[in-house]
Amino acid sequence: MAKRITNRADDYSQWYLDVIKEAKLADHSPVRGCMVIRPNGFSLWENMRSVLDTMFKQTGHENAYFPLFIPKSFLSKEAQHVEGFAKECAVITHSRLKSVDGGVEVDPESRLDEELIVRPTSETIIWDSYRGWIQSYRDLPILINQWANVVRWEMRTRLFLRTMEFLWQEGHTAHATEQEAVEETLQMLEVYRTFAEEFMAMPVVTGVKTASERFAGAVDTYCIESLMQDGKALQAGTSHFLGQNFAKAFDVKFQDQDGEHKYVWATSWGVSTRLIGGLIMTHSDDNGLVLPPKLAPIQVVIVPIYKNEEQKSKALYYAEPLINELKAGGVSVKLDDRDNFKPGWKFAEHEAQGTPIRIAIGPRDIENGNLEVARRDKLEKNIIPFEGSALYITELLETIQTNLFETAKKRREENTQHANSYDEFKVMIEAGGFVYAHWDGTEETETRVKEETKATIRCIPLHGDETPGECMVSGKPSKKKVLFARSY
RNA sequence: CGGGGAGUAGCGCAGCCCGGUAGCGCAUUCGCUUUGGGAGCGAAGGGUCGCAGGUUCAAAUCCUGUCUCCCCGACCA
Repeated sequence: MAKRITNRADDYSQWYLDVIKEAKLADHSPVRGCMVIRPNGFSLWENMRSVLDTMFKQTGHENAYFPLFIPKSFLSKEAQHVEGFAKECAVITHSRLKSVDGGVEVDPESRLDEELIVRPTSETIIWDSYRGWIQSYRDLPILINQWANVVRWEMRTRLFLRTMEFLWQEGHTAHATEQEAVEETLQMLEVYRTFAEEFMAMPVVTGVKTASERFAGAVDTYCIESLMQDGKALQAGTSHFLGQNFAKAFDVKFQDQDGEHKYVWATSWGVSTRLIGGLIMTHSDDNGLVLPPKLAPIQVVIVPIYKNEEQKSKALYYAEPLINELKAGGVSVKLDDRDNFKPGWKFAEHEAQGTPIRIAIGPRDIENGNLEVARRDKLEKNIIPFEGSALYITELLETIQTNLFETAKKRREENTQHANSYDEFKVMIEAGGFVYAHWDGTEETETRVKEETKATIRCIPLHGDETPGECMVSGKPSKKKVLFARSY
């Protein structure tokens, strides 16, 4: 068999790129750091989007859309925010081109009076709108989400994990009280955790970011952190409690029941196409992509095996009731009846693309009243009776979903360690994986660890070991262990 | 943005050092045989050699610039 995908053990970065290429998820674009998301990748994103959108609606949110362009002056209103994003903004300075012997150039006369920023995130332009929408406590809360693209001028990019333009959703909510805003922040963190674990089958640790890792303009940044197969951590989603920072910057006040004018409390939260990178690096293997059934664009592929037209018709006829029954049960089925590829080719291709279940139907199966069922996660094949196979398939999809989560969780547990000294910590970090250790809470210690080991504090876990101790570096008191790792 | 590597047919590569009609494998098209893990034989089509300049009688090859990708670093909600 021609090996098109580099083994993970040989070159993990190359493996990641090979999987994306072979699964036809995305291409590099002519523009540095941008990607073309191909149908296979986009339908995966559509499925993720659809599930998340439903979860957002169920928690009371509405979708809206705000402009791609943000006046430069808006970005400078919140001091921390501008500091965080200033270095990675695309700036629009002109509005026209003009023809110059065969080509075009920027028309210098079209220079904009005020430059526009291509949104790196939308807090500023949204809060400018919210000022006009909010007068009284009766106008609150505002619970809005938008699906959009954003641009961040990154130095170094990787498909899905860090691209200059990416797709995401950003929720922006406004509340009358601090408590309500904090509850919203945590609620959405929980939505992300649920989505990651139950749909992506990707176990995550929920926690709070340290000050240095916090979103620019947030009071607290909560996150879900997951562990990839190469032992590096991936921040998979963030939910921010913004306090009154943006309300103050954009002068958004409301009159409360007591007649007082007060600043509004805010949150924002988002996940992006980066999740696809996380999905790839959580489950996929040396044969290609592995997708959790709940998000797979195609859950079951049926490959007929035949030597002639007669056998082909028989196979298709044999498959038809099963296809109908599966479709009726909400299963996404594809019949791969292409004549220009042999079964072996199709098997390899569907494996590379991560289809959870493959069914083969050949003359032998038809004769014996059977099916060959292969599961992508374990690369196992089984012959099962045709009778009752739809139920078997449906249950197998659930089994695969569960197995992927359990396997990923087990891997994470096997690669999670607790360090009791800095020396021990260094060895553990070098080996990869999550390392829990005591930290004195100072930025000095955090920076020193980062400089010496390249590990960062991924988060201060919300549901971890609460035992106090002594900082592994300084020996000063530590309230509880925090989570360290090298990260993407 | 610094260091290293790469860009030649849809994909993977050779050719470059030492300038002289652009090649190989896979894929594609046609024909026949095949089809239960990436089929075989025969024939055919397909490339402004990333792009832009320069040197030269002549540039894929030498020189300069530039774009993109990969790795390491710096940077990064």
